Amino acid sequence: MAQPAPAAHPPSPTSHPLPARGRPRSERAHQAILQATQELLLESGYAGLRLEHVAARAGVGKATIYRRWSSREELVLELVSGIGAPRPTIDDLGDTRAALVRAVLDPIMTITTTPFGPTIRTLLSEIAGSGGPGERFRETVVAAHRAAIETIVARGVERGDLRPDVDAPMATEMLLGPVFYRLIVGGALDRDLAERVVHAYLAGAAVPQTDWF
Amino acid sequence: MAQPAPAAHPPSPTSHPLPARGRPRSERAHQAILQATQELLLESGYAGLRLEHVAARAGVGKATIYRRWSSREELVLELVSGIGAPRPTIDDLGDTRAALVRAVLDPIMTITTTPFGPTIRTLLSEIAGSGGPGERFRETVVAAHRAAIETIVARGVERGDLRPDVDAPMATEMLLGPVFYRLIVGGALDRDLAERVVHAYLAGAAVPQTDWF
DNA sequence: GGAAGTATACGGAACGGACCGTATCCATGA
DNA sequence: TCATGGATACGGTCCGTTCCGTATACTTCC
Repeated sequence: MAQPAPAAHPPSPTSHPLPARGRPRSERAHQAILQATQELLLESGYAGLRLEHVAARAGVGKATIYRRWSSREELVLELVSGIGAPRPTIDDLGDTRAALVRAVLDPIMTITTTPFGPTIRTLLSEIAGSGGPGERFRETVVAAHRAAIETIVARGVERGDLRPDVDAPMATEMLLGPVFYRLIVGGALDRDLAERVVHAYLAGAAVPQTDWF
Repeated sequence: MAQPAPAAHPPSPTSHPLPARGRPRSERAHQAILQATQELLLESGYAGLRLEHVAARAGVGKATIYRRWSSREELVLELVSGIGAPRPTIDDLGDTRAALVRAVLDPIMTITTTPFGPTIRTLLSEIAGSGGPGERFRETVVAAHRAAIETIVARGVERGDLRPDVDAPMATEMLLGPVFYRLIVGGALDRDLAERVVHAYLAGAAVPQTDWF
């Protein structure tokens, strides 16, 4: 992340000609707020997160938080988007199946091994909502995963591993859908899930010869 | 001191041997509360739902609400579970594909055509949480859909439409996962989605001959 | 059978507590 | 000089509880 860009209120993030009047903002306070938010999210979840606790643990005044983020929701979503997003991971292995497993496993690992997982569960409502903050999450985290999968599928078709008539836009839904399903409904999120999802996606459930016109 | 409530839930309407001392609870008030909750959920969403508004619209005191439900969350989840759940819909059509499309379409229709679609989105965090209320939702709504799908898959195998080695327990994840995915991430929830999901699930993405060992 | 008694629920109102987001204070430092 | 720092107080909102006087059932007793 490393967002030196001052948030919300000040003019443009990358606006240069600021004379920088007055005392400059403390980067230490900024990081301390994010760190405290992350810790408290893990301990209490989003619904239980109290900005006064964040301020206390960060050794900061509440006003300092509101100078940088306009609301509790803004703060938390920026944190989560930053954690869950990137993972370029588009190294092609020459093996379509292995690449797909990795693409499914990536969000699974993010969910199960980073603070992102326990946190995102408490943020699902905000993410699913049509509000601006959820929009940003979709644009960063989700778009990255969709792009990765569509790249793999396109290469798989070129390579002759996948059917030329495969419904490419549906690949993300078919492969990541089960992950979201278990995120909500419960169930193991592990490598076994990733492998079974990819296998089911590739092999299909119908008896081979009969059903395709 | 800490135990004022006799029971969070009233004696069930068909409860037998209670002597029923005192004034019985008003069924009219009960229904009015549920009705008002439903209306206000649609207008304001879960986060914006105010119990005092519910009470006012229902023509009821707040205490009357808390006599029946222990919290706002309890009230709303009971409402949502009740509506989203049943739909027996296990009429076998003799057509595995059509049955699967119907099984996928059922939750889609519930989401898009009943008041609870917009509401479920605002309740995702509570449902995903490990708390009791979410548990009840999973036991009712989700379990019903899983049972329906597993029945269809089993019959499909018997009938010879589906591969005998199909990963049956994964069928629900593969088929309903995309619905949950779009519920969170966005995207159309319609018949076209159901048909494409089922088609992808049946046909598989891999080139037919090669990949099955 | 009818009157009195008992137990609970009713609608209404107020309250305590928690929390968000804002405002104000003085000190700090580029 | 002046915006930021940490600290604290405040207004406002809303949950969940508690109390009030009233309403409605069953039970007891005449």
